[in-house]
Amino acid sequence: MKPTAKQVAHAAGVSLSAVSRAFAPDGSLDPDKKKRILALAHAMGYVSPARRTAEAIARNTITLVTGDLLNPFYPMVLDMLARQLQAVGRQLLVYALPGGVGVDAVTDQILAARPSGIIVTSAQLTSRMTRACHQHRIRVVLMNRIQRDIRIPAVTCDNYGGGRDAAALLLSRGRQRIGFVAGLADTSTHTERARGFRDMLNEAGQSPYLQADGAFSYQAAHTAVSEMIAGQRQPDALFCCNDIMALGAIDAVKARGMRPGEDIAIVGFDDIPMAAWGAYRLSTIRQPVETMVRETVNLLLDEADTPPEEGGLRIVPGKLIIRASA
Amino acid sequence: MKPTAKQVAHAAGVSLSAVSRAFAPDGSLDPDKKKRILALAHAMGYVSPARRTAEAIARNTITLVTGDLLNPFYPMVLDMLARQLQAVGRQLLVYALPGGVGVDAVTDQILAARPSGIIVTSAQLTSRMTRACHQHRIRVVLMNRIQRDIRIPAVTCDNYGGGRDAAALLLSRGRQRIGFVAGLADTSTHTERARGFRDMLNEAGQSPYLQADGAFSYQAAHTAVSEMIAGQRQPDALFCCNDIMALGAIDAVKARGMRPGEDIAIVGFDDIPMAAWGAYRLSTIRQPVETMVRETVNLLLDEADTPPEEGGLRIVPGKLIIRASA
DNA sequence: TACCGTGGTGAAATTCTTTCAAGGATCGCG
DNA sequence: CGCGATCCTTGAAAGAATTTCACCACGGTA
Repeated sequence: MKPTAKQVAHAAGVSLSAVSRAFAPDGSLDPDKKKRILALAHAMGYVSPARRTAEAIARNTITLVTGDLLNPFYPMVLDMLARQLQAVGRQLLVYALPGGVGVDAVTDQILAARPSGIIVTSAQLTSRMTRACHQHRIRVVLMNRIQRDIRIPAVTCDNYGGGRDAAALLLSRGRQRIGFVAGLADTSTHTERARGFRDMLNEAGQSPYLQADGAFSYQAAHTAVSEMIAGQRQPDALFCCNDIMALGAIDAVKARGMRPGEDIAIVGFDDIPMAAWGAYRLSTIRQPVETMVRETVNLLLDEADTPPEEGGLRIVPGKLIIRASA
Repeated sequence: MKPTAKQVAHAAGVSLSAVSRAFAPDGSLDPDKKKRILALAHAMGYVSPARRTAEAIARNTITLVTGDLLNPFYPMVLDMLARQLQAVGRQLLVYALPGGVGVDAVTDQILAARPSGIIVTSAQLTSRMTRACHQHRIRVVLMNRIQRDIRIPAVTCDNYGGGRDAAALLLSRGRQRIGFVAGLADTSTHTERARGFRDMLNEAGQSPYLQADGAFSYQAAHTAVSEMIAGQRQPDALFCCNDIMALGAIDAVKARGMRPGEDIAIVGFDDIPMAAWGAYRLSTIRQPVETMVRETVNLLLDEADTPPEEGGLRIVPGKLIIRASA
């Protein structure tokens, strides 16, 4: 049976009032005693009624942990997510992490809100957070990310396949010196796309001609590609790990007086709105954002407790969009 | 003195249990009676304890109502806001409204969460919502928006001054046939910028040469400007009501084989990241996002209850950024 | 030493929720 | 039409948690 405050009080050898005060935010109580009571209550599985209602309220909020809202791909996701959750009456809490910050920095803040689910599109999950979420029965879904070291459901585009498609497109255009503009090495979006790209190239008897480090940002990619094409070895094509980097690459190529799509073919990944803009006309792999968000929401809200090993990983295919840049 | 459930029960002529059940989410109670009790309780100023704790929990969340996350200006705001709120331990709830939808559609959902404050960057506020918020002591701040019909604190860039600056820049470049690319007529960002632009032109003895309807979107602006410059009357400059429209205009101009900044000078408004990109080099009025967000947060969190008439309106100046397009 | 003021504490009062059992309505079935 | 069976509603009463109150111990101060 559900333990009551009285039982906790008895077990701790204090009065009922003391237990009540231990859970009140401004209860006047000896700190040591308070800590002891809280620990005991936790061990006995007692939850204060205030906490219970709090959890009931929070039950319909979903927390999104994202970084890098300046990459237009994430606003697309956020927009879609907000609409879909709104439609089913859920609330959306947003955490934007400054670049390079791990989730751990805000783990406590996030958990304090007791959301019913968490979507992580950026930052590395730590096993500490995973454990805490499991303990509180908070579902976590990785989106646009995979983490091999932790068993968590994840929804992602077929990054490996997309990498292959991109390489295949460039090969089909007869390109011989295909370079690669890298994102951040510790992300699955980077590693998978890179792997697919590399594999396809290898199968065609080629290998990446050059590599530049674009750090998933326009500026870094612009700089890196500028330096690359100012060097001795000239690539005749570039696969950029995402679209903003591809746009930076295109501008760098143009700035040097070369023509994207002719002198240097360029392929991106994501299909952000700007990829279709007249100045770029970027060929890219479109991520099916709506489908991905829907899958994520399903995983999160599914009433049935899907066993983690089964509902593990959903990979949705991307789609090659051919415009002028390759 | 604070009314108790017993008093409400007595006043309503029902038992204490009935009152308790009226507030429970799944209380079995005659709907009519429930409504009567709730109305009476409200009139007497009674709040159920569950509701009280709920309010205490929600006290540290701020709701952002935004539209159009596909205009990169809003992700900038969102990003900044998320960081600033995170830093002070507040939560950020996000509502993204589909274009054209009024707040009323989600008013109930928003109010149900009982945030301590609401920031509205899009959509028209209705007096109904304003009244409801006032009643629940939820602060509302308009950001990047002004509404003359409702007395609410607002933070906005000096849109009028920015419009003047844009016009002044184009005039100083010796332009004679200055066109205007409009946003949406029912927004203060549009009307204020347009007014400033017009006033400045008039003072120089000119008036807008042509007008196109860009609806604050890249696509619409691209189409509208394409049509405009395909017509008989050729503008030699364009002031676009925001940056994405300006980028659409630039691409339209280029597509017709003309050179932005030379054949047609173009000025935007916002200074979104893409404005600095190599393909555009857009001259624009920069909105000081960080300052605006800080002001907004201050208004929202300020402990002292600033009288609404005094703390009314904060207008922060924009800054003219000159690049290649004008 | 006497005299506050402060903060911790349990008993008891208060307040709210939940259970329980008693009607009363509705519905299916003979 | 009659007869249960079932479900919903409801107040009384029991139970749970919070808050008040009085008390006590412990400084600091005159």
